[in-house]
Amino acid sequence: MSTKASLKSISKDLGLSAGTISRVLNGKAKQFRISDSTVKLVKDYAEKVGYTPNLIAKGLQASKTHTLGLMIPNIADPFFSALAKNIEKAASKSNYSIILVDAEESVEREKLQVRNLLSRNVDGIIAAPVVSDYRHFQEIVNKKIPIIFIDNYSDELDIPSITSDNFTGGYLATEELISHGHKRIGILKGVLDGAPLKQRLQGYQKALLDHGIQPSIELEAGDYFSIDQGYVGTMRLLRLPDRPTAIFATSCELGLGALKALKEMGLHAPEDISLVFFDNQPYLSFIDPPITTVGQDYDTMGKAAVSALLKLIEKECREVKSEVIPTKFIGRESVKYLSR
Amino acid sequence: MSTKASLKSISKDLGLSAGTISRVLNGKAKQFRISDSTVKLVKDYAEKVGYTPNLIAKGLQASKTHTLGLMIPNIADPFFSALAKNIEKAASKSNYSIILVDAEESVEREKLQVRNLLSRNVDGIIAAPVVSDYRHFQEIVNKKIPIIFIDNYSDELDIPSITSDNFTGGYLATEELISHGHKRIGILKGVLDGAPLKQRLQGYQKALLDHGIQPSIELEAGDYFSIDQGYVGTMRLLRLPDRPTAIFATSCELGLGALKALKEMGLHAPEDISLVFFDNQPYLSFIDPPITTVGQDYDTMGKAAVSALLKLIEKECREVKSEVIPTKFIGRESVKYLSR
DNA sequence: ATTTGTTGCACAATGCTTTGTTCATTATCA
DNA sequence: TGATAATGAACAAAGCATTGTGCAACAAAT
Repeated sequence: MSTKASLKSISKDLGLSAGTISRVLNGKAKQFRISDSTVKLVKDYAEKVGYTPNLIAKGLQASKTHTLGLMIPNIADPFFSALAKNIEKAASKSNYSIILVDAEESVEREKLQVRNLLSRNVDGIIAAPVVSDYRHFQEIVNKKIPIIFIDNYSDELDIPSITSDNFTGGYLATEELISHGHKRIGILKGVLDGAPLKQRLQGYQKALLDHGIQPSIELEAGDYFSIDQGYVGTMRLLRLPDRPTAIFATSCELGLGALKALKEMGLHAPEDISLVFFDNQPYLSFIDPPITTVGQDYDTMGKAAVSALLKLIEKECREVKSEVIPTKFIGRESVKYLSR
Repeated sequence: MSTKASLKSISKDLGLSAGTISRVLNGKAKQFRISDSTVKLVKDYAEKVGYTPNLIAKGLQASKTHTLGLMIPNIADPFFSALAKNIEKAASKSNYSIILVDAEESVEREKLQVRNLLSRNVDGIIAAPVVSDYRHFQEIVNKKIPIIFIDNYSDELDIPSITSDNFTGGYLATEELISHGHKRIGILKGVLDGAPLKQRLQGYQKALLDHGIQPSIELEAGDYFSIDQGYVGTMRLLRLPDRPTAIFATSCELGLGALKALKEMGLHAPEDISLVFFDNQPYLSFIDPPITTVGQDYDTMGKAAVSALLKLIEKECREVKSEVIPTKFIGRESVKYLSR
């Protein structure tokens, strides 16, 4: 047991060929007419020496590694770690392992990591792309490696995606504010060239228009999903001559930045200004005030991504449809009725 | 480019042997006196067909996969995802990839995942063990696979560990409360058989004793790092005849549960009760009140774990010392001076 | 002109598993 | 008894990269 048991070592110890051991251990004994006594001998011995197949060799042989690449822009972000959790869980259920790579929000690193995953012969890839440049994913498509986008998608590339219903989420968030009498509603924007923000923004604009409110560019602030941008953006909005009465933060980080700005200005939600966030991170109901938000369904997203990817890998389908996972409005206490 | 380029395919296309291609691409051309013209030919062609070495085959050959197993009890937990981030970053810097497995806080799953990692021939493992049963890690030690524990450790096993200075953290948190005049200080406990909680608890007890306060078992509540236990535990503490004036929550989840309980009881920190948390998650300064806590140094922990593991893997050292990473007191506004 | 030396690369083995094919032995039947 | 069938397993190749050894061809030296 000091050194790892292999088919070869077992075959030597038992005076049988490696092929025979392999067949026994893979339940193909009957099919190849291997005697019951041999089967028992092999199984017992394998158990005794704690044999575990060398998946590397198996992967080489089968050119199938039972490994999925998971590319995440920032695994420390609670949204992505929740996603990763559910992806790992679903993959593991089908006996796939996850190679996790973090792009650190950099397209350059993402390119490197794509190559890395390819070198490691992953059977497929789930990627939440750092936006703005998708060309390196084309290489994956060319090499016919199954790939699924999650959270984001690209119009240029023909890659199936699993995304939240960001449009409806943005719409619902804004409508909540409108229904409470708000008309001047600021929005804190995140990564500008990504689909999630674009759609949340479109939902916001559509909700305004549907209620006869003209969207105004001066009410749009921020350009990145960060606390800092939330802070800076909110500061700008608060200094507007005709200050908004409500703010829709398109991510929790932006929202935290907004809270910081409010505090510094001696303002408090929802009395002085109403807030709606996007994404339902666990602490939101413990903040003061508990934050009204739009929840994303990490579990369904993770499962859908793995399921779609495995369909492609295991050739059940040659193509797979993109899915849009519903978002859910979660009312709490950060929005007040505006008295006119 | 439709099918993946291999040394073999290149060798066939170029009429050279695979060995030659390998040597050229690994910079050993000089050493093996391969002509400059051949070198150029090979390099250009490899570039053209987008050759990436098959790390699976390489791994099989070298019995070294340049892969690290990372075992985490719950990757959706912000503490662990922050750790994972820094571990991936450090590993990636040394050209190692991470296979992420989530034990889902279950020893049974952890056992399964250990076997999984072994089958995948990882070069080493970083594990934050789900406690209470460490026997499956013995198997790793027996097989001479390098392994480092992180966050937690075991007395029984001779496995080097990277842990936070939980004792000092617990001490500092408690001392902060004592120095503000608190004498009846409740503590919300987490996973009982894990080192992190034990040491935070010991720090708490030592701080009390050092200041002439007798620890009391009735002030200890909770038995798991969860919001629920924080809530239940706080409720119990609040109903005590002689209610504590302060609570030390040994994790952020426990702290969130405490906040929920306070709110339900119509109490507010720090006026009615003072709070200190453990671990510095980003939102803590945005909660009302901003929470005084003890920060763990994820970055240093991650780097230290990878660095120690790589030393073992690359045989720079046969043994490696455990490290205790300092924790840092972070004062905010959740503790008030107790008027007597 | 023959030996020695150098140059430039090919060959083959290794690591481990899987799988198609083959072969030797024993059993069965006519 | 001799031919055929069934049995039980060995053998070898494939999948890909690495590496120690070997070999052919040509040049230089004596």
